[in-house]
Order: sequence, then structure tokens, then C-alpha cells
Amino acid sequence: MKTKAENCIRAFANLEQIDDCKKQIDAVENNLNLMASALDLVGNNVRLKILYLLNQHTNLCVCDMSDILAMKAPAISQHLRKMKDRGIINGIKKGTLIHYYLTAEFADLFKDIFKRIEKGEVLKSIAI
Amino acid sequence: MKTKAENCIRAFANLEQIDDCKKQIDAVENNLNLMASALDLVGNNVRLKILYLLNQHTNLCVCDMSDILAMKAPAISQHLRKMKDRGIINGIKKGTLIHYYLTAEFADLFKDIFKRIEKGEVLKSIAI
DNA sequence: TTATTATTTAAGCAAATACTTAAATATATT
DNA sequence: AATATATTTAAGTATTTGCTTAAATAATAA
Repeated sequence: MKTKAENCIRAFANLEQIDDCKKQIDAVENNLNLMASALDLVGNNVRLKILYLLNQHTNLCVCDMSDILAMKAPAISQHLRKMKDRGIINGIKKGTLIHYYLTAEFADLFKDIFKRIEKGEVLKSIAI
Repeated sequence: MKTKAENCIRAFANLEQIDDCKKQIDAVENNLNLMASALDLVGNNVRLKILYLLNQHTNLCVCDMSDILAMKAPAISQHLRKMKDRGIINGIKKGTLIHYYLTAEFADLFKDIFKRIEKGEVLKSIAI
């Protein structure tokens, strides 16, 4: 059944297109939410730097990263927990240290992004 | 010159690695910030849905999207402005309507992401 | 002109975010 | 056992975010 337009009250509104769009979103809504959530997780200065480092080093601990990024350990730890909870990184205990590493699935999903970062192929036009 | 470690005070800390990491980040810091900023912009439920729609339709106006996503027009408008300010979308006036569309640069950067959304190839492991 | 529709802007607010400091926990060393 | 180091957790706070409503602006139609 076709749902009525609530906001587009102009006579020539393309109600069929609006309806099609609703269906298109519906069909992949869960994927869209998952992807948005993943992009949001990675779309943070500190977290992206951590991930960039972990993509090249597999034996970094919290205090290493704390030194590298010039931030307090709890701040780093909280970012790491957030990423670990979401399954994009993992850690193994080495004595009192914990070495963090990227999960294979995430490393694969973001290998192009990392390449672009190295080549400077980010959006030229984007203004922060 | 080698900078001293502030947080890693353990005897066997790998100061050279820490220093290398600092240099690696330094070398691409601007790219990292740009990319994080772009990912953050797109990493929002509503904005990603808008972009997904604009990737398939080039003649949607604010009130269309307002209907499709069941949100008030100002909310949509504010998201659009944010994306327009950052140069990933643009709009052309058609009478009282404004048709929004993706910039070519953004459409190219995110075509893989859109494909993944359609195929359901998002991170399987990620938990929202 | 007046009325209508679409859009933007502004102001206000609740929720989320990212840091801080201080305290708790875990492991290793003396 | 006592100390030291690394990490996490908890609590507090300032900033940011995304929505809401109401008002302003723009363009068209009657």
C-alpha cells in the first residue's frame, strides 16, 4: 500500500518516487545503520590514529600509544575499550602490558582507507 | 632528536619504535584528520541514508527526504547544510524546491561503501 | 497584493562524547 | 609481604550534537 506524503503537499510531488525511496531504505536499513555506526566509530581523530598505528604495528600497548599520541593513558584506554567492544580490535596480555591488534575483518574492510591516507587521497574538497 | 617517553617508564620499553610511530603519525597527520572528519560526517544514520538516496536519485528535495525518512524538514535541512558546507553534496534551485546531489568526488570515494551496504558486506562482528 | 509552499535560520534543550583526576585492579619485581 | 608499573574503572565536567519549535526568507500562484 502507498503511504501518504506528510510534508510534500505540492500538487506535483512524485509520490511514487517517494514511496520507492522508502522501500529502498527499508530494504537495507539495517545495513545502513551498521555501516553508519562503523564509520562513526572510526571517524574520530584519536581512534583513527590508533587504528592506523595498529595496522602497522602489532605489539603496541596502552602506554606506548599514550606516549605516541601525547595523551593520558585513561583516554587511550577508553578509546580502545570502545573499539574492542565493537569487535574491530582485540588485545592479548603480555605480563602487565596488553598488546592490541586489528581484527582480520576490520583490517580487510579498511585497507583501502589506510592506503588513501598514506597517498593523501582523502576528499580534497572537504573542509574541517 | 629522540623524544623521551613520558608514560612508558618500564625498562624494556621500545623507545625507537615509539619514536618511529610518532614520525609515522606526523607524516600523515593532516590526512588522518581529514579522513577522520570525513568518516565522522558520513557516520551518522540520517546523513548516510540521505547520501544513499542521493546516490540513486538526483532530483530529491528537502521535503521529499523529510517524507521518506519521516523527519521534520529543519532536521533534514540542517544535515544537508552540514554536508554542503563540507563539499560532499550540492543543491540546485528548481523554483521553491532545491534538488540535492552528490559531488563527483564524494560519489567516487564512497561507491565501494554503497556497494557494501547493498550487499550487506558491513562488519559482521560489529555490535551497535 | 495576498496566500501558499518550500526552505532556512535561530534559539533552546536533552543526550552523547571525550576528556580529566582519582581510585581500583592486575601482574611482576624486590 | 611490600613496591612498582600498566591498565581499567568510575565520577565529574565541558563541549558537541541532533533534534524541536517558532520565526524568517524565497519563490510561486491566485
